[in-house]
Amino acid sequence: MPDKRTYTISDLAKEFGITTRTIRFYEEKGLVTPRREGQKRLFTPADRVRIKLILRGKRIGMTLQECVDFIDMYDPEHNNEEQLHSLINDVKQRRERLLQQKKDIDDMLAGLEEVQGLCEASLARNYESLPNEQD
Amino acid sequence: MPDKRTYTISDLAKEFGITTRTIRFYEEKGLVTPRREGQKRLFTPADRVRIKLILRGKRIGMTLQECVDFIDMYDPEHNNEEQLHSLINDVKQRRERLLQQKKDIDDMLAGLEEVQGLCEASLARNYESLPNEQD
DNA sequence: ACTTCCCTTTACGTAAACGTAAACTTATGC
DNA sequence: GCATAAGTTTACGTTTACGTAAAGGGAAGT
Repeated sequence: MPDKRTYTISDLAKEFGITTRTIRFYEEKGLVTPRREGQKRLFTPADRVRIKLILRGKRIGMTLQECVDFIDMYDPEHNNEEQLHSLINDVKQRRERLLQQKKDIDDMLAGLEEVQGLCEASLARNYESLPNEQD
Repeated sequence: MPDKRTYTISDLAKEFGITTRTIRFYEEKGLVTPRREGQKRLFTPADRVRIKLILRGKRIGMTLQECVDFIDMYDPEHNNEEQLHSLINDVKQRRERLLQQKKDIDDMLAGLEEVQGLCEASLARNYESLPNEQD
């Protein structure tokens, strides 16, 4: 039997550290499609995963639309050959961007190492030139 | 002698594929500080580097303010011990975020591999089931 | 002198991604 | 029975990061 577990809006808000407003906004945009029990939204595990993926995308600077596009790559809306080639092309482009971003991050990490080294050296010099109990 | 080369606004705009409006906006925000020759802006190599760093930051989703904060880590406005410790702390937090982003990217890259594999398999199946000249 | 660029400032417009407030319903605890 | 908590809709507000005219200055080519 399929996973029938459901989540309320505040369940998900708490879990992901976002506001209910944010989740409603995502629904407005069609990013999630909870069903209703009366008025109240009932989210499925699939919705939960989509939110997770959206937040992951956002962490590396993707817009919501880009997040959706990315997620949609997984869904098999690609029946014919035309669409498959188009999808493969999208995948390639996306990968290029991700690799560039990874390079950017590595560069920045290297920069941070350097800064930290300078800081520690500077601190060490301070201690050196200051009197301490051993003097 | 120091590098006296200068750049016009459109030099930099062209080089980085951004508009002059963007560069003026960055000046407005204090991200670059070109001197003037009459009315015209003259950018130094240092300005050029700052723009480069800003664009790098933006590629991984940093806000302009975060870009500035990041760049400022390199500048020695940190004289006393207090500031040095604070800076080291900032460096640590920033590194954590970068590592998380790197992980996100790796996950997404893995996802793309998967999608591409499925696409190619699907295409192969299509060719298999279609008649060709060899038949 | 006239056009053509490239540069300038001022200023209103815009898309994205929510925040925030108001006004209301529904279930739960005491 | 009434408050409290969690849910709802509607709608205007906000920040960021520029876009997009409007209106003009200054040098260079013909």
